[in-house]
Amino acid sequence: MKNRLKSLRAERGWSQVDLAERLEVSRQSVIAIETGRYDPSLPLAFKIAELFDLAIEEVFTSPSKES
Amino acid sequence: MKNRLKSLRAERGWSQVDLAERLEVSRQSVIAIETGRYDPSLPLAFKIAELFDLAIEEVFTSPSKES
DNA sequence: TAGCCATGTAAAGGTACCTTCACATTGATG
DNA sequence: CATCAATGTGAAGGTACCTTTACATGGCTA
Repeated sequence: MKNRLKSLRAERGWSQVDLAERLEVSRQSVIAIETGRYDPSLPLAFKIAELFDLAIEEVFTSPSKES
Repeated sequence: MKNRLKSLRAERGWSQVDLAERLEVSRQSVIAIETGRYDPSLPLAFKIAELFDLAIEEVFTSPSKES
């Protein structure tokens, strides 16, 4: 499942450590999500979307809509 | 994490089996989500929202916004 | 009453998510 | 060159998600 986390983070000039701290998760979780190793849980997806002031659908691409 | 799955399903007159088949998951998964035993994965949350033609935020309540 | 449908609990197995620790690579700066 | 920040991989442990199977309950109906 694709996501825009890496570019959203970059837009704000945040490091992975910065983002992990804001989300209150480990840096490994940030890496795993950014690199597509796995999807976040739904609660974490909410937290991510709220951090960037976006809808979940604006951060993550629905599996049914991936090219 | 709260959700409106049970009432959305009831509005359409679907049984848990009906819903499980439409979502292509087991009935146990439907029960677990409806009864709040656990949250769906993000891909399943997308599928649920799309089935009801709603945004994820309209089906599930953000943990940060629960009473 | 007997049978069916809908809902629910329980348990066990597999995979996904999240953690911590360790180590490697790259690029910028002293 | 030495060091530090940032990013990444790998492994191991715990919990969450999803599955299948089995069984229990309540409501409806023949």
